[in-house]
Amino acid sequence: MLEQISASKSEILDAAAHCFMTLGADAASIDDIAASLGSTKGRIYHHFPSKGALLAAVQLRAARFTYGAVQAVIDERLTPEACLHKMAQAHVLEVLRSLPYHKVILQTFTGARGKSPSKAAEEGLQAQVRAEQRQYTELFAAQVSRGMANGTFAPRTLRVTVAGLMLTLNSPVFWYQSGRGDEQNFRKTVADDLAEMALASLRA
Amino acid sequence: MLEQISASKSEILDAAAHCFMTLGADAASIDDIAASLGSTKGRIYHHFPSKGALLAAVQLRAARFTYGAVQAVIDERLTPEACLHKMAQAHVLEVLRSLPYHKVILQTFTGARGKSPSKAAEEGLQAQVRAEQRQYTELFAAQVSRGMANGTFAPRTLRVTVAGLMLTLNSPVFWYQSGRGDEQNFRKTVADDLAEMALASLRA
DNA sequence: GAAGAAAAACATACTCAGTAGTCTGTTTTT
DNA sequence: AAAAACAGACTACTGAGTATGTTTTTCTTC
Repeated sequence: MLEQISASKSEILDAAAHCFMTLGADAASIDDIAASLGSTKGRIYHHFPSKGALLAAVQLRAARFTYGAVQAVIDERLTPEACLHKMAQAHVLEVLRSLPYHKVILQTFTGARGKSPSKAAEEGLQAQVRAEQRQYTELFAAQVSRGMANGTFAPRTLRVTVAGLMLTLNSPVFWYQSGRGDEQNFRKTVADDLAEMALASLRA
Repeated sequence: MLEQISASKSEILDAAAHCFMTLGADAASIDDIAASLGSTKGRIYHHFPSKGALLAAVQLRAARFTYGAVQAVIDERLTPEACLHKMAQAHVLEVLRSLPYHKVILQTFTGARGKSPSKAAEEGLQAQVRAEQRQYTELFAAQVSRGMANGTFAPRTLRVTVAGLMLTLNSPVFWYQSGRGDEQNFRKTVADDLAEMALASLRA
């Protein structure tokens, strides 16, 4: 699970995430990524067998970033409400920290799978990405479900509710731009606002 | 504003929206769209000067679909809460009706503008798309703002709040699949659930 | 309302740029 | 010395856009 990643590989992933974010996962070429590293294709293809594999690696890392950050604050002894609030804050802050990775996730999360006959290997990778993503949202679904049974949350379609919840928490991915002074404070504000909105949307 | 669109042009837009949705706006080729129409490139390039223009046309239509549906139910005499509720329902129902168009919007809404030096014409079209989209969200922002001043909504960062709101209302774009029996009822349920969630997320 | 001209609505066959992936060197580390 | 980590040149293919031909519609004019 914890596949140790070399420094060079990690650097490539960062560059790839950044290019995929700014240019789009399809439009960004391997040469673009290599150029942004001051390198050439050779370096990338030495570490990743194909562009699809590279993309999948970026997506997996995105999922694991948030998974790690959120799992660390889960405490079953808390009420579902309190627990979800901490999870929501942690999620938003982590998304803002590793923004490029999550922008890539959103791009390929629209259900638009290309048309490439994608070598079975790629198909497997994409399946793994989806599996880990679902596993992650399960963390939230569990608390929501607990809260609904509890009576603190309004009884609604679980799938619809959780989907809406995750979208709210991921909304900065669509508009957040780093580089404006006062980063730290603004991020905290955004995390608090969204966490409160998300919780409020659930309450009965 | 109301640029009359011919039947053939409209048919092309539908096919384009469908292809962009299933294959992704980048991966879908003009030939793909033509093939799905039982035609060839010639037909498409006769009506649209470029792929970018076609894409922009799809996006503009998406914005106008929802704009028309929502504007029709706005009634300033209602409380911000009641008005927003009706707007939210109308928005979701319209999104579900013209789903392919809105999937395309989301795909290109991640801020990933390609790298093409895009002839100034395309740049202008994209600007127009963004303008009409912003104009549309203004309809919602106005009511939210009214409600915050009113005291019925919690005082939060307006931009963040509205962004989260729109995302919640657009969430079906990510997971809704048509073709399961009981369409009408399910759509109504989704619209009601999301409208209530959205409103709940705003209340003080 | 028929004949013919003009324009619109396509089809077909090309060009050409960009890009994923490969193959063979060359350098650096172990 | 051997293996890992790259660079650079090359191939094969896809896909946007074009240029020209062909069909259909529309618009006249008798």
